[in-house]
Amino acid sequence: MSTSNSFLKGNLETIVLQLLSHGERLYGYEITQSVKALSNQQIVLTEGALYPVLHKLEAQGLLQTEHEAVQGRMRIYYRLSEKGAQETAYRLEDLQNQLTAFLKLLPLKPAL
Amino acid sequence: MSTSNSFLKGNLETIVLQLLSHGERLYGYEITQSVKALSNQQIVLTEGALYPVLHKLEAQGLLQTEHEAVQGRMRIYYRLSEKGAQETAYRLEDLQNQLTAFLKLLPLKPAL
DNA sequence: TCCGCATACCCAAGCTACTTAGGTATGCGG
DNA sequence: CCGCATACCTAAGTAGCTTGGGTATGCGGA
Repeated sequence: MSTSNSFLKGNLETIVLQLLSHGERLYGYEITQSVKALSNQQIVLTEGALYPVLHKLEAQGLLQTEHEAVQGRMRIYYRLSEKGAQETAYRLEDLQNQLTAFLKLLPLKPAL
Repeated sequence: MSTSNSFLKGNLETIVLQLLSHGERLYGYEITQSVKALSNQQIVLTEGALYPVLHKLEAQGLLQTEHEAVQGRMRIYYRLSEKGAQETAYRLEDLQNQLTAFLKLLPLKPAL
Protein backbone atom coordinates (compact mmCIF):
# COMPACT_ATOMS: atom_id res chain seq x y z
CA MET A 1 0.00 0.00 0.00
CA SER A 2 2.20 2.76 -1.22
CA THR A 3 -0.29 5.50 -0.49
CA SER A 4 0.02 4.22 3.05
CA ASN A 5 -3.39 4.31 4.62
CA SER A 6 -2.79 3.58 8.28
CA PHE A 7 -6.10 1.76 8.65
CA LEU A 8 -4.93 -0.97 6.30
CA LYS A 9 -2.27 -2.13 8.74
CA GLY A 10 -3.36 -5.52 9.87
CA ASN A 11 -6.56 -5.45 7.84
CA LEU A 12 -5.35 -6.51 4.41
CA GLU A 13 -6.58 -10.04 4.87
CA THR A 14 -10.03 -8.87 5.85
CA ILE A 15 -10.21 -6.54 2.86
CA VAL A 16 -9.32 -9.37 0.49
CA LEU A 17 -11.92 -11.60 2.10
CA GLN A 18 -14.53 -8.87 1.86
CA LEU A 19 -13.81 -8.22 -1.81
CA LEU A 20 -14.41 -11.88 -2.49
CA SER A 21 -17.58 -12.06 -0.41
CA HIS A 22 -19.84 -11.23 -3.34
CA GLY A 23 -19.33 -14.74 -4.60
CA GLU A 24 -17.44 -14.00 -7.79
CA ARG A 25 -13.86 -15.06 -8.23
CA LEU A 26 -11.03 -12.52 -8.52
CA TYR A 27 -7.36 -12.82 -9.42
CA GLY A 28 -4.48 -11.04 -7.70
CA TYR A 29 -3.76 -8.32 -10.17
CA GLU A 30 -7.47 -7.62 -10.44
CA ILE A 31 -7.68 -7.14 -6.68
CA THR A 32 -4.96 -4.49 -6.71
CA GLN A 33 -6.85 -2.63 -9.45
CA SER A 34 -10.18 -2.98 -7.65
CA VAL A 35 -8.81 -1.52 -4.46
CA LYS A 36 -7.37 1.40 -6.39
CA ALA A 37 -10.64 2.01 -8.21
CA LEU A 38 -12.89 1.61 -5.17
CA SER A 39 -10.82 4.10 -3.19
CA ASN A 40 -10.60 6.62 -6.00
CA GLN A 41 -6.87 5.98 -6.44
CA GLN A 42 -6.28 6.81 -2.79
CA ILE A 43 -5.28 3.34 -1.67
CA VAL A 44 -2.71 1.30 -3.54
CA LEU A 45 -2.37 -2.31 -2.50
CA THR A 46 1.14 -3.35 -3.51
CA GLU A 47 1.75 -6.79 -4.92
CA GLY A 48 4.47 -7.42 -2.38
CA ALA A 49 1.79 -7.23 0.29
CA LEU A 50 -1.04 -8.90 -1.59
CA TYR A 51 0.43 -12.14 -2.90
CA PRO A 52 1.73 -13.40 0.46
CA VAL A 53 -1.71 -12.67 1.90
CA LEU A 54 -3.46 -14.66 -0.84
CA HIS A 55 -1.12 -17.60 -0.30
CA LYS A 56 -1.68 -17.50 3.43
CA LEU A 57 -5.46 -17.37 3.15
CA GLU A 58 -5.41 -20.25 0.72
CA ALA A 59 -3.16 -22.29 3.01
CA GLN A 60 -5.65 -21.70 5.80
CA GLY A 61 -8.46 -23.00 3.66
CA LEU A 62 -10.29 -19.70 3.49
CA LEU A 63 -9.75 -19.35 -0.26
CA GLN A 64 -9.93 -21.80 -3.17
CA THR A 65 -8.03 -21.35 -6.42
CA GLU A 66 -8.60 -21.96 -10.10
CA HIS A 67 -5.60 -21.71 -12.41
CA GLU A 68 -6.34 -20.53 -15.93
CA ALA A 69 -4.44 -19.14 -18.89
CA VAL A 70 -6.15 -16.10 -20.38
CA GLN A 71 -4.76 -14.62 -23.59
CA GLY A 72 -1.44 -16.32 -23.03
CA ARG A 73 -1.05 -15.05 -19.48
CA MET A 74 -1.44 -17.02 -16.28
CA ARG A 75 -4.17 -16.14 -13.90
CA ILE A 76 -4.95 -17.59 -10.51
CA TYR A 77 -8.53 -16.96 -9.57
CA TYR A 78 -9.47 -16.92 -5.91
CA ARG A 79 -12.86 -17.71 -4.48
CA LEU A 80 -14.16 -17.75 -0.91
CA SER A 81 -14.61 -21.18 0.64
CA GLU A 82 -17.44 -21.75 3.08
CA LYS A 83 -14.98 -21.51 5.89
CA GLY A 84 -13.77 -18.26 4.34
CA ALA A 85 -17.29 -16.84 4.25
CA GLN A 86 -17.74 -17.56 7.93
CA GLU A 87 -14.35 -16.08 8.74
CA THR A 88 -15.22 -12.94 6.79
CA ALA A 89 -18.40 -12.41 8.78
CA TYR A 90 -16.54 -12.95 12.01
CA ARG A 91 -13.77 -10.53 11.11
CA LEU A 92 -16.14 -7.81 9.97
CA GLU A 93 -18.04 -8.00 13.21
CA ASP A 94 -14.81 -7.79 15.15
CA LEU A 95 -13.59 -4.86 13.06
CA GLN A 96 -16.87 -3.08 13.62
CA ASN A 97 -16.33 -3.27 17.37
CA GLN A 98 -12.73 -2.15 17.03
CA LEU A 99 -13.74 0.83 14.94
CA THR A 100 -16.41 1.84 17.41
CA ALA A 101 -13.90 1.79 20.25
CA PHE A 102 -11.29 3.61 18.18
CA LEU A 103 -13.67 6.41 17.29
CA LYS A 104 -14.18 7.15 20.97
CA LEU A 105 -10.61 8.37 21.04
CA LEU A 106 -10.59 10.57 17.96
CA PRO A 107 -13.09 13.10 16.60
CA LEU A 108 -13.53 11.48 13.20
CA LYS A 109 -16.74 11.37 11.26
CA PRO A 110 -17.15 8.16 9.27
CA ALA A 111 -19.84 9.29 6.85
CA LEU A 112 -19.13 11.94 4.25
CA MET B 1 -2.18 -1.96 23.37
CA SER B 2 -2.73 -5.43 24.70
CA THR B 3 -6.36 -5.61 23.60
CA SER B 4 -4.88 -5.08 20.17
CA ASN B 5 -7.14 -2.75 18.23
CA SER B 6 -5.84 -2.84 14.69
CA PHE B 7 -6.76 0.79 14.08
CA LEU B 8 -4.23 1.95 16.62
CA LYS B 9 -1.33 0.76 14.50
CA GLY B 10 0.45 3.91 13.39
CA ASN B 11 -2.03 6.19 15.11
CA LEU B 12 -0.77 6.22 18.67
CA GLU B 13 0.98 9.54 18.22
CA THR B 14 -2.16 11.15 16.85
CA ILE B 15 -4.22 9.80 19.74
CA VAL B 16 -1.82 11.23 22.28
CA LEU B 17 -1.85 14.58 20.50
CA GLN B 18 -5.65 14.54 20.38
CA LEU B 19 -5.95 13.76 24.10
CA LEU B 20 -3.78 16.78 24.82
CA SER B 21 -5.65 19.07 22.45
CA HIS B 22 -8.05 20.24 25.13
CA GLY B 23 -5.30 22.39 26.55
CA GLU B 24 -4.82 20.65 29.88
CA ARG B 25 -1.63 18.85 30.71
CA LEU B 26 -1.52 15.08 31.19
CA TYR B 27 1.13 12.68 32.42
CA GLY B 28 1.99 9.33 30.94
CA TYR B 29 0.32 7.01 33.37
CA GLU B 30 -2.77 9.20 33.26
CA ILE B 31 -2.92 8.83 29.49
CA THR B 32 -2.95 5.05 29.69
CA GLN B 33 -5.84 5.23 32.16
CA SER B 34 -7.73 7.78 30.06
CA VAL B 35 -7.53 5.62 26.97
CA LYS B 36 -8.80 2.65 28.92
CA ALA B 37 -11.67 4.65 30.40
CA LEU B 38 -12.67 6.40 27.16
CA SER B 39 -12.83 3.09 25.30
CA ASN B 40 -14.76 1.30 28.06
CA GLN B 41 -11.76 -0.92 28.85
CA GLN B 42 -11.61 -2.10 25.25
CA ILE B 43 -8.32 -0.44 24.37
CA VAL B 44 -5.27 -0.75 26.55
CA LEU B 45 -2.35 1.48 25.69
CA THR B 46 0.73 -0.26 27.07
CA GLU B 47 3.50 1.75 28.64
CA GLY B 48 6.07 0.15 26.39
CA ALA B 49 4.32 1.81 23.47
CA LEU B 50 3.38 5.08 25.12
CA TYR B 51 6.61 6.33 26.64
CA PRO B 52 8.70 6.12 23.47
CA VAL B 53 5.92 8.02 21.69
CA LEU B 54 5.91 10.77 24.32
CA HIS B 55 9.69 11.12 24.09
CA LYS B 56 9.58 11.28 20.33
CA LEU B 57 6.86 13.90 20.24
CA GLU B 58 8.73 15.98 22.79
CA ALA B 59 11.95 15.69 20.78
CA GLN B 60 10.05 16.94 17.75
CA GLY B 61 8.88 19.97 19.66
CA LEU B 62 5.22 18.97 19.54
CA LEU B 63 5.00 18.53 23.31
CA GLN B 64 6.37 20.49 26.26
CA THR B 65 7.08 18.95 29.67
CA GLU B 66 6.79 19.95 33.31
CA HIS B 67 8.46 17.71 35.87
CA GLU B 68 6.79 17.58 39.27
CA ALA B 69 6.83 15.39 42.33
CA VAL B 70 3.34 14.58 43.55
CA GLN B 71 2.95 12.70 46.83
CA GLY B 72 6.51 11.45 46.67
CA ARG B 73 6.19 10.15 43.10
CA MET B 74 7.63 11.66 39.97
CA ARG B 75 5.32 12.89 37.29
CA ILE B 76 6.14 14.31 33.90
CA TYR B 77 3.30 16.40 32.60
CA TYR B 78 2.94 16.87 28.86
CA ARG B 79 1.30 19.79 27.15
CA LEU B 80 0.76 20.59 23.47
CA SER B 81 3.07 23.22 22.01
CA GLU B 82 1.73 25.56 19.35
CA LYS B 83 3.50 23.49 16.76
CA GLY B 84 1.87 20.45 18.32
CA ALA B 85 -1.59 21.97 18.02
CA GLN B 86 -1.05 22.63 14.34
CA GLU B 87 0.29 19.15 13.82
CA THR B 88 -2.75 17.67 15.58
CA ALA B 89 -5.12 19.50 13.27
CA TYR B 90 -3.16 18.40 10.25
CA ARG B 91 -3.07 14.76 11.33
CA LEU B 92 -6.76 14.61 12.14
CA GLU B 93 -7.64 15.97 8.74
CA ASP B 94 -5.38 13.43 7.13
CA LEU B 95 -6.82 10.60 9.20
CA GLN B 96 -10.32 11.69 8.28
CA ASN B 97 -9.45 11.29 4.61
CA GLN B 98 -7.80 7.94 5.24
CA LEU B 99 -10.83 6.67 7.11
CA THR B 100 -13.17 7.80 4.36
CA ALA B 101 -11.12 5.92 1.77
CA PHE B 102 -10.83 2.86 4.00
CA LEU B 103 -14.57 2.65 4.54
CA LYS B 104 -15.09 2.39 0.81
CA LEU B 105 -13.47 -1.04 1.01
CA LEU B 106 -15.33 -2.45 4.00
CA PRO B 107 -19.00 -2.38 5.01
CA LEU B 108 -18.46 -0.81 8.43
CA LYS B 109 -20.78 1.68 10.06
CA PRO B 110 -18.93 4.27 12.10
CA ALA B 111 -21.80 5.51 14.25
CA LEU B 112 -23.44 3.28 16.83
C1' DT C 1 4.31 -4.90 60.15
C1' DC C 2 4.63 -6.36 55.77
C1' DC C 3 2.62 -7.97 51.54
C1' DG C 4 0.56 -6.83 47.41
C1' DC C 5 -1.29 -3.79 44.30
C1' DA C 6 -1.62 0.80 42.25
C1' DT C 7 1.10 4.44 40.90
C1' DA C 8 4.85 6.22 37.85
C1' DC C 9 8.75 6.19 35.29
C1' DC C 10 11.88 3.57 31.86
C1' DC C 11 14.33 0.30 28.15
C1' DA C 12 15.60 -3.71 25.15
C1' DA C 13 14.58 -7.70 22.49
C1' DG C 14 11.24 -9.89 19.66
C1' DC C 15 7.68 -10.04 16.27
C1' DT C 16 4.33 -8.86 12.71
C1' DA C 17 3.11 -6.93 8.72
C1' DC C 18 4.05 -4.16 5.94
C1' DT C 19 7.43 -1.53 2.12
C1' DT C 20 10.97 -1.59 -1.07
C1' DA C 21 13.15 -3.51 -4.58
C1' DG C 22 13.94 -6.57 -7.14
C1' DG C 23 12.87 -10.94 -10.64
C1' DT C 24 10.30 -13.56 -14.79
C1' DA C 25 7.27 -13.55 -18.69
C1' DT C 26 3.51 -12.34 -22.25
C1' DG C 27 0.49 -9.04 -25.01
C1' DC C 28 -0.31 -4.88 -27.29
C1' DG C 29 0.02 -0.14 -29.20
C1' DG C 30 2.69 3.25 -31.55
C1' DC D 1 10.76 -3.06 -31.58
C1' DC D 2 10.33 -0.41 -27.48
C1' DG D 3 7.77 0.56 -23.60
C1' DC D 4 4.04 -0.07 -20.73
C1' DA D 5 0.29 -2.91 -18.92
C1' DT D 6 -0.62 -7.34 -17.46
C1' DA D 7 0.34 -11.18 -14.19
C1' DC D 8 2.81 -13.84 -11.29
C1' DC D 9 6.52 -14.12 -7.51
C1' DT D 10 10.19 -13.51 -3.45
C1' DA D 11 13.59 -11.65 -0.13
C1' DA D 12 15.61 -8.11 2.64
C1' DG D 13 14.65 -4.10 5.21
C1' DT D 14 11.92 -1.48 8.46
C1' DA D 15 8.30 0.66 11.42
C1' DG D 16 5.80 0.21 15.28
C1' DC D 17 4.09 -2.26 18.03
C1' DT D 18 4.20 -6.30 22.17
C1' DT D 19 6.39 -8.69 25.65
C1' DG D 20 8.90 -8.79 29.41
C1' DG D 21 11.58 -7.09 32.02
C1' DG D 22 13.63 -3.09 35.61
C1' DT D 23 13.34 0.76 39.51
C1' DA D 24 10.90 3.12 43.10
C1' DT D 25 7.13 5.13 46.22
C1' DG D 26 2.44 5.15 48.58
C1' DC D 27 -1.34 2.93 50.58
C1' DG D 28 -4.69 -0.48 52.34
C1' DG D 29 -5.58 -4.76 54.56
C1' DA D 30 -4.43 -9.04 57.18
